[in-house]
Amino acid sequence: MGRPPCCDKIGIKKGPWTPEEDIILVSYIQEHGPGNWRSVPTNTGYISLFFNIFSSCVFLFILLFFMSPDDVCIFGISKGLLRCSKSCRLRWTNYLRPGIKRGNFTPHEEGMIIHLQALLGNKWASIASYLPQRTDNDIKNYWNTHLKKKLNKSESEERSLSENITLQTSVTRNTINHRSTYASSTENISRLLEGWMRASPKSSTASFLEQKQQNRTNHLMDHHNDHQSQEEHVQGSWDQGFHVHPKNSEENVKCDHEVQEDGDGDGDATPPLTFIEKWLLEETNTGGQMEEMSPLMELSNML
DNA sequence: AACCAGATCAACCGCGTACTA
DNA sequence: ATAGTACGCGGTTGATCTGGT
Repeated sequence: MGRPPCCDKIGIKKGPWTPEEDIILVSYIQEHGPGNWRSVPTNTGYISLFFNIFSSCVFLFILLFFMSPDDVCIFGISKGLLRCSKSCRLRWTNYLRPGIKRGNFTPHEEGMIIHLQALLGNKWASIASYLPQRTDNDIKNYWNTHLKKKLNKSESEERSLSENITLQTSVTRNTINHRSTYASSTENISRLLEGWMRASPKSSTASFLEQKQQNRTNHLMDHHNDHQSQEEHVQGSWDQGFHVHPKNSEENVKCDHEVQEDGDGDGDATPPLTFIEKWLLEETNTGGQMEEMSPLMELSNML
């Protein structure tokens, strides 16, 4: 019953990874793809054997040239990675995965982290999904070592401002909680932030959101005469630019109505913008520089 | 040069959830 | 249905680096 153990706890190596272990892991993933981490420690035995032969010809020269003797242990391994699957996954996602950008967070990235942390809390994996080049671990470390201190410092200096931010964050979190199903979809919010990621925040984001709203209106008008159910109606409109899980569509309908009641209340069938959409649209319309757009951004601007 | 304290960050740990036999 | 495991996540640790004395 159940799955077999992931790995034998005895003989598992801990601590920093060696370059050789990295190469073995990368070789395995190149062949099998990421995932199925349980099989990595056992299957890499063959890779390791291959590595021992191959490295004596090529990698030996390369590694010896670039690395210190302490880092290189070419002939020492012949039984695969003595690492648990967890450690392999972590090493891959946090260090070896292609496209990872390390160090030197830009002011833009810093601003995004501050914003998203205020919106989502310490959901580092979610925050990292908006910064594809950064790992959740990196963002978490950067927050704990840099941003938290800066924010605390600013808090003592600008207490009244922080109270406003706290209030806004609280409101934001409540709103997010109401729409947790949608907000938790990183794909959806990535699309929302698409415009913001571009070089010209105002024009691109504003046009992006305006276009989306127009699409919604057009789509709703197309469907208006079809006498579809309200659930299908909202589902269809969201499908213009967003993915909503079918099983959660009912909740989204409810939340949309809640937002609508708080909005203009004109009774139009057009679904209202979400909180984040409103926030982004408001930002793009109220000023050219996003640093000037909200109390949260003002704070990040002070840093 | 030696020591110390603070900063940094890679890696580990524990927990909750998803999955499978 | 249930037990047991894999996976993913956030919090924490500890080794290493860096700057000051």
